[in-house]
Amino acid sequence: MESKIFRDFLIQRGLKLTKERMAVLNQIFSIHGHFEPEHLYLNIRNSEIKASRASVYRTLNLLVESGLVERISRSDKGNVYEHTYGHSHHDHMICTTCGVVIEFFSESLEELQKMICTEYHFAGTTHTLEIRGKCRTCQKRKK
Amino acid sequence: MESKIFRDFLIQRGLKLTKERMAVLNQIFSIHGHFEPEHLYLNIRNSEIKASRASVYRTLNLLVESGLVERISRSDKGNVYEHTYGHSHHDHMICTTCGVVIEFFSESLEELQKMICTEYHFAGTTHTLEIRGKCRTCQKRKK
DNA sequence: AGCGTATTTGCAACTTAATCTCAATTTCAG
DNA sequence: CTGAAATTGAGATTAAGTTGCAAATACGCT
Repeated sequence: MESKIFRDFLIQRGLKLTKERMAVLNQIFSIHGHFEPEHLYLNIRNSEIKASRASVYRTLNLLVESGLVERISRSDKGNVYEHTYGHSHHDHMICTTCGVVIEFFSESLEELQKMICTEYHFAGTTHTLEIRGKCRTCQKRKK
Repeated sequence: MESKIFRDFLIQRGLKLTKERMAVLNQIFSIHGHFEPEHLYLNIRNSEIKASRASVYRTLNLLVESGLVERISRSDKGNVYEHTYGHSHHDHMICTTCGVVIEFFSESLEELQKMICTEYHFAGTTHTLEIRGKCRTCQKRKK
C-alpha cells in the first residue's frame, strides 16, 4: 500500500510522517489520472486535513523522490504529475486541439528502446514518450 | 535557406521582417545544437544587431510556429530549444549524472510509433522521446 | 507519559522564466 | 514618400514554485 511505502521512505531518510504529508498522499491517490500541483492544493484546501501550498509542493517533491509519483510533463501552465504506484508504465498521446490525454503501452516499443540504448552504450532507467497530434474525435470535428 | 522560409512565413501571416527578428534567427542558426532562451538573449546582447528580451521571446515563439525551431524539453530552469531546419528529426538520451545529451534516430522506432497511432486512431504529428539514464562515461566512473 | 530536540509547518517574501503594456519607432504597400 | 499597421524596448506584471523564519509538531528516549 502506498502509505506504507511512503512511511518507510520517510523513516529511512530520518523524516517525519505528519498529517499534512498524509493529506497530500491521500489526496493524490484519490485522484484518478493526472493532476497539477495547484489543483492538488485546491483539493486539499477543501478536504478534512488541510496543508499549505508550501507543504503541498514540498511533499510532492518527496513523493517524486520516493518513486510513488512521477512528473510526466510540463505544460505551458506548470507541471503535470501522476501517481505511479499500482499504475504500470505507459506513454502518452496528447491531442493538441482538445488536450485529451490517451495512455498507451507497447511492449515492442519498450524492447526497441532497450535495443537502442544497448547500441549507444547508454544505461537507460526511465523514459518519456509524448506523441502530439489530433485525437479521433477532433479529426472528425475538423471539416 | 532558413531566412527565406522565415520571410515567407512572416509574409503569409502579414507580419514584418525586422532586423531584430533576423538577428534572432541568425543567432539561433549560428548556434550548434541546443539552446536556452536566456542564453540566446545574452548572445544577442553581444552581437552586432541587438534585440530586447521581449523581442527574443516573441521571435522564438514565431520560429516555433513556423516550424524552424522546436522546443525539445522543459528543464527545471526553463525551456530548451533547437533549430530543426537542416537538422533531421531525432530523439534524445539525457545522462542524469553529467547532463550530456545524446541524439539518436531509429527508423524502426518511427515506424512503430506510426503503427501505434493507427491502432489508437490518433493522427500523430510530432513526438518527443527522452530516455534518461547514465551515459557510457558515467557508467565507468561509477565505482 | 513526559521531555527534548530536530523536523515541519504556514505565511509571506522572494525567485525566475516568460508575457504583457504602451508610447515611440519602424516597416512596407500603395 | 506617406500613413496605417505592426514592432520594439523598458519596465511592470504574472504565475509557478521555492525559501526564510518563528511557532508548532513528531517521535526517540527514558
